[in-house]
Amino acid sequence: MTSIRSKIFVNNTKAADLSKSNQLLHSIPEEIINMFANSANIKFYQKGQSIYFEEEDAEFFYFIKSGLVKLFHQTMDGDESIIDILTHKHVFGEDAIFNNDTYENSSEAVEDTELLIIPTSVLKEQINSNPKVALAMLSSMSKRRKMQEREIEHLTIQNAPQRVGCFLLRLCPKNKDKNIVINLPYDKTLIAARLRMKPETFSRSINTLRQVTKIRIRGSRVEIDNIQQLSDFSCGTCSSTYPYKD
Amino acid sequence: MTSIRSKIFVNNTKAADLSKSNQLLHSIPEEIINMFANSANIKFYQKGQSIYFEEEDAEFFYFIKSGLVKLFHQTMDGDESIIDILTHKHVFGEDAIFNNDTYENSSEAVEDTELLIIPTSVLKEQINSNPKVALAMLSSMSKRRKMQEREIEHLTIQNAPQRVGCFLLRLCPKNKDKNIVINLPYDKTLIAARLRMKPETFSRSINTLRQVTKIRIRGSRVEIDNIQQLSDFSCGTCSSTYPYKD
DNA sequence: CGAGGTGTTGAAAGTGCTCAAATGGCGTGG
DNA sequence: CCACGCCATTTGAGCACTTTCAACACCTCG
Repeated sequence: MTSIRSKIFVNNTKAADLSKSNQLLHSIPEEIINMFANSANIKFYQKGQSIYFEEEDAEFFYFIKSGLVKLFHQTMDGDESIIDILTHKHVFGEDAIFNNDTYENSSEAVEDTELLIIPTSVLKEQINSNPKVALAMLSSMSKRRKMQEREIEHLTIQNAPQRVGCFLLRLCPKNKDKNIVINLPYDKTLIAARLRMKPETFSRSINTLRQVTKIRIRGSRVEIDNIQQLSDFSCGTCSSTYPYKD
Repeated sequence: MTSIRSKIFVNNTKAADLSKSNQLLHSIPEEIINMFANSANIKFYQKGQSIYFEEEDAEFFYFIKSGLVKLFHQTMDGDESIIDILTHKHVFGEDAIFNNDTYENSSEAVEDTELLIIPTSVLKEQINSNPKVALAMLSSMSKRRKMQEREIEHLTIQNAPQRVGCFLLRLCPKNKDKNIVINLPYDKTLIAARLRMKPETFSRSINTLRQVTKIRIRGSRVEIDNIQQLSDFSCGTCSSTYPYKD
C-alpha cells in the first residue's frame, strides 16, 4: 500500500519522445497528447506498484510510454474485477474529470512501466477552449463505448473457447491470413482475468482451440496456419466478423 | 421489414412540450436537446415498428417523448442481442456521428412511441461551434461508459437472481427503504432479455428472490418490505452498493 | 536442491440453457 | 356470457459449460 505521492520523478525528458508514433486504438489521439507535452512529466513504476486508487482525488491522467497497466475495481468481497489491460500509447485516468475529479477505478503497473503524467487541469482547460480537443475526446470515448458494447455482447453469446479465439484474432496482423505467428502479450493468468474467466478455464479453452482449429501454442508462442478456421469458430455467432475494424 | 422512410410525420408540435422536465440519467441533458427544438420534428411509431437498422445512413438522432425503444444488434445466427431498453427522455442514435454517419445498432419501438427526430447535421454543427454542447456530450457519454462498465462487472460476478435483484433496486425510489411498491416497467420477457438471461431463468430468479428476500411479486406489481435485505443479497459481491448514484 | 510462481489436469458441484409441457390471462367471435 | 386461441409466464428434466477444489508438472531463481 504505497502512497501515490511517494513515487519519484526519475526522468524529465518531457516531450522528447512523444512525437514518433501513429494513430491510437481506443484512446486519445497522440497529436492531442502532444499538446500537453509542456505540462507532462515522466514517471516510472515498478511491476506490481499501484498507480492510483479508486475514489482518490485525480490530479493527473496518464499516457503509457512503455509497460503494462491494469485497470480494475475492488469488489466488496476482496476480489478484483479487471476492467482492462492497457499497453503502449494508451491513455487512462482522464475519465476522472467527468467524475468529480475522482478516479473511477484503481490502476496498477503489471510490468515495469514508464508513464507520462499530465495534470487533469490542463486537459480540462483544453477541452473547454479547444474544440479540436473536445472532439478528439468525444471520438475516443465513442470508440471505447463501442468496444465495451462488443465486450458485453461477447460475454453473453460466446463461450470461453470462442472468447479466447477472439482474443487471439485481435492480436493477428491485419494483412496476413496464413501461417501467422504471434506472442501472447502478457501471461496467461492475466489474459484469463481480462477475458473474465478462471485460469483453468483459459487453459482448457486453449486445448479446445488446439483440437478444433489446429492452432499450435507453446508457452507464449502461438502459430495460426489458417485464420479463417479460427474466426469461423470464434465469431460464428457474433454481430461482427473478423477482420475487426479496431 | 418496413422501410424507415415510409413513416409519416403525424404531428409537428415541435418544441412545445420539450421544456418541462428534469435532469436526464445517462443521456444528453434536456437543456441541450432544447437547443435543437427548431430543427426537430415529432414522429410516431407503432409497437413493433423498426426505427432504424444497423449500418444504415444516419440522418437523424432521436429523443424519446414517450414510449419504449429497444436498441439491439443482429447476430450472425439470426438472434438479436439487446443493448438497452430506453424510455422517456432518453436520446439515441447520436453515436452515429462518430461512426461515419452510420447507425451502430438497430432500434425498434417496443410500445407505441413518440419520438423527437433531430438531424444529426445540427448536432454536429453545435458540437463544433458550441463548447457547452460538446461538454454535455462528453459528460453524458462518460456516464454511459461507467454504466457499461458496471454492467460488464455484474455479468461477470453476479448470478441471475442477483442481477434481477439489482434491476429491482434500480427501480426503487431513492428516498424510501421500507414498504416499497413498484411496477415492472415492461414485460418480463423483455426484462429477461435486457438482463441477458432467458425468460425461464428470470422466472426462477424471481422465485429465488421471493424465498431469500421476502419480496412479493404478483404480475408486474412488486412489493419490497425491507430494501436492505434485497441489496445485501444482490450487491454483496459488487464494487458498488445500494443506493446507486445513477 | 528447494521454494515459489505459473500453468495444467481431474473430479465434482453449481449455474444457466434447451426443450417440452402446463398454466393463466386476455381479447375475439360467436 | 362462453369457448377458443394466442401469448406471456411458469415449471420440470436433462444437458452443457464454467467454476471450485485439489493435485501435480514445469520453470526460474537463489
